[in-house]
Amino acid sequence: MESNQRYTITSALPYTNGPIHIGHLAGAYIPADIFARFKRLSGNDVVYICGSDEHGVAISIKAKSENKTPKEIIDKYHKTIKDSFESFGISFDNYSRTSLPIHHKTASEFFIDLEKKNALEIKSSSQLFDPKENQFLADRFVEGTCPNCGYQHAYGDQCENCGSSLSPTDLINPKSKLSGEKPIKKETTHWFLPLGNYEKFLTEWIIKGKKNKWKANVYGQVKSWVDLGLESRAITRDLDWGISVPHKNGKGKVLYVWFDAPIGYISSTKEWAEKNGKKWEPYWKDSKTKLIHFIGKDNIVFHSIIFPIILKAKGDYILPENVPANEFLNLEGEKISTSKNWAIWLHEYLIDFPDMQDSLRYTLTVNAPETKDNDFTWKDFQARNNNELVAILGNFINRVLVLTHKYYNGVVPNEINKDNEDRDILNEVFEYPDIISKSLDKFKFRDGINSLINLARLGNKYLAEKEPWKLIKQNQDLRVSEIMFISLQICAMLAVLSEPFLPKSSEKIYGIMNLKKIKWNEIEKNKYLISPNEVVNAPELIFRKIEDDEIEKQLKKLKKN
RNA sequence: CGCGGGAUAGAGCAGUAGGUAGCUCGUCGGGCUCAUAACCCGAAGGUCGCUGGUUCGAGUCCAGCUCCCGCUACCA
Repeated sequence: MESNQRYTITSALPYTNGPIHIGHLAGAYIPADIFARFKRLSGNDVVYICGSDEHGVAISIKAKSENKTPKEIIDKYHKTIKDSFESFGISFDNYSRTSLPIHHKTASEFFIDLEKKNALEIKSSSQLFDPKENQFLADRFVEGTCPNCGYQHAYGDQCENCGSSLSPTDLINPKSKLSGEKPIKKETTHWFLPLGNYEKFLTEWIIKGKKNKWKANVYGQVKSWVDLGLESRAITRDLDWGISVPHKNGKGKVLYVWFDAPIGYISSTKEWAEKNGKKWEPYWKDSKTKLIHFIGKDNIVFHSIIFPIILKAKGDYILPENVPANEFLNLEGEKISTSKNWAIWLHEYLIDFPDMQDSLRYTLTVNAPETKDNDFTWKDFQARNNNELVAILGNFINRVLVLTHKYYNGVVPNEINKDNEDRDILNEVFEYPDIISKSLDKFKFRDGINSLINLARLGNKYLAEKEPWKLIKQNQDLRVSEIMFISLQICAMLAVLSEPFLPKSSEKIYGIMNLKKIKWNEIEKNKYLISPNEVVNAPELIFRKIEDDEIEKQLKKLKKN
């Protein structure tokens, strides 16, 4: 098993104009957390970084509509989001905010440096401007009549009625969605990142270098962008909320949120390093470090094309080793939608299912949208919890501990009388760290967690076949102690291997078994995880069943919207 | 419109180099009773989105088409 490798792991920065829901968790946070925990447990040097993305036009608009300042909005949601992550055991080494001075400084340095290196273009263009709101309008904030089909509510970039692509200036009777005023055209100047200059670089690095290494959805998307030719992309905006453009002509302009957000990974690493007396540079500049971005599919272009180009242009930064983007999670057959309130919000889940974070983690992992969009249903959640976590994993541990207490008062018995089948079982059990590692190294989290449950299945089957409860009546005490000894090894292995997936439950099993923490790379064949004469605590249920009425309640709550 | 991803048993997914379709849950039948009526064994259930083509043989390759999702508001 690999160890002593340095990893910089990131999850997409959540945007602080609302709380987060299960789609976020399934897409970018749970997989990254499993990966980070797994790599730490395997003896690697890991920094897992994230933070709130707190700039951009959507936040300033939300603030206006609620009559608040942007600062009030981001403070509110930053706290909600951070608390949810903590409660779900997302093990960030640092959770930062892009509104912090350290980030403003880092992002500004990037801009200044790129500007100094002549890596940016400056272009003027005329754009639609809302005179009443005193603001330039993004395409989507202009509405008008479609010149092709006459539909009256076409957006500035596309008519949803006939599907034709538009430019805001094509619209007949354009109106600002902010004020309803007729926008005027106004000249403005912006800095652009000339993506086209990097086509060769992307071809070598991704098209040739990452074939069959990156997921099909990511690779295909990058390839199509490169094949079509890349256009320069504006990295500044005329806005008042964000990082001021550090340039003498930058008055009234801020860095475009997608320029500054990914740099947030770097600022967050710096903040972490400062707090912990470490150096941040090795995590971003040492060519041996592996940088992994966990994101949802909507972010592919930014993380596999635009941000790498920013890093490349800056120079001496490493590029992502992989960008394992997930597809989307639907809810009860329909798209998750913030505006329609069709979502399961984490902070609400925690109220309805306190201390059951792992049940949700489990469902979202075993049903993760790894290759295509998947559906989350409450019934499935209940079934997974009751039939897999409770009945297979929890139950196995419970039956072993109950028997250990019944027969031996909780003292781990001696292994004396192994037969061939026992040896086979033990060998099989000790292959699991490797089996699961291989899945996780390929970002196959579903496979990984299925293997974990399979280990518990193996244990249940072993007990069912050996029937120690019969043997004890036949006074075959030596056999019984051997069987129990092996069953306890399986329980201990489950404690160790469940940590990345089900951290809270893993801790519970560790606690009940009185086990010391065991690293994956320290597991060796023929070295038992728990030894004779150690004492385990009284059994305690690790998972609880979810009753039908709890599910009905959730369904009602959803349908109410 | 264009580009990318997806479409495999009731549900969720595997199918890596083309050779008689697999896994988990659910359903049905049996066994066990240590265990949260849990566990173990067995069975039923699929014309692999549609239409053509290549091949002795295609879920797997090629062409065309349909539907869902993303790129494009909220948003992973």
